[in-house]
Amino acid sequence: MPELPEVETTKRGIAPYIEHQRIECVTIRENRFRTPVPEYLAERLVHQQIGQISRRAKYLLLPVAEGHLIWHLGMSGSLRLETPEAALKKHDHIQLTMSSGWQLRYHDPRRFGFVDFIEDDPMSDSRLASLGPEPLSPILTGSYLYRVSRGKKSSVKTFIMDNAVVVGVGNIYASEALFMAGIDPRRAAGRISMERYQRLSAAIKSVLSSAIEQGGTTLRDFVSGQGEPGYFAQKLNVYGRSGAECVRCGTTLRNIVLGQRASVYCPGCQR
DNA sequence: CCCGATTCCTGTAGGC
DNA sequence: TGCCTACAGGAATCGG
Repeated sequence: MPELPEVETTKRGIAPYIEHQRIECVTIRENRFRTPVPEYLAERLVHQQIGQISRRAKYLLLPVAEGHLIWHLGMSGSLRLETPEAALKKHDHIQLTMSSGWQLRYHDPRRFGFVDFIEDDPMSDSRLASLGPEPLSPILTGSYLYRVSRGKKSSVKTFIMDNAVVVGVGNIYASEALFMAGIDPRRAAGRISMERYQRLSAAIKSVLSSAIEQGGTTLRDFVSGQGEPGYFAQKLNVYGRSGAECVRCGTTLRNIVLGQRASVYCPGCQR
């Protein structure tokens, strides 16, 4: 499921093929997503040139002359490049045919994602304006997490998955970062020391950078722009390993529910 | 304000 | 083998 590393992998994969290319044709086969595809989307895009693609949190931003496409992959979405001859897959809902001949196809079985068109400054858009800092930016530090967590009673895992605190940390990487930092995910966010938050911020950066290097994590259906899976799944220490032995201390990993999310951790070395 | 619960959706896995 | 149910989850929204 696309978290930040998967969205970054997608961005890097598709950018060389669609930046500075003109959109020749827009095909929308399905418009029911988290929000409906705007009816005017195709007419706003056709014959427009795409500028430099960027990413904010898990949103992809594709600039065109009169605004930005904003794309969110939800939890089962992927964007991949195909030649026009390549067979359509079930759930290939939207497709942009580029002047280069490549087709950008949006595949999203669960339809939790969406695409929208923003005319104004995208950073002023309500969906982007309230977001916290990027995890790989210098703004995310141990002292930042320590400061904004004071008084918070929710669990530290829920806290780092809150997009107002820091963006792009979903269930997989939150679980992995807490394991790496040796912190029990159930701990109240407001009662964790500065020292531990320094370890946690370093762990978040480490696990996300490493996952980006591996091309993301493929559990079921994530594929890069080139249609290839990511390889970080092989490096997961706790996510999806409930009942197995901890790679560090051998204790049996436990699964609990925090914030309605499965949370696997090691009772032996996460305290 | 804060925090937890609910909601959207479909493919997959597990139980019987 | 086939049917049924539970589960996966990002983020908006609601309610206490």
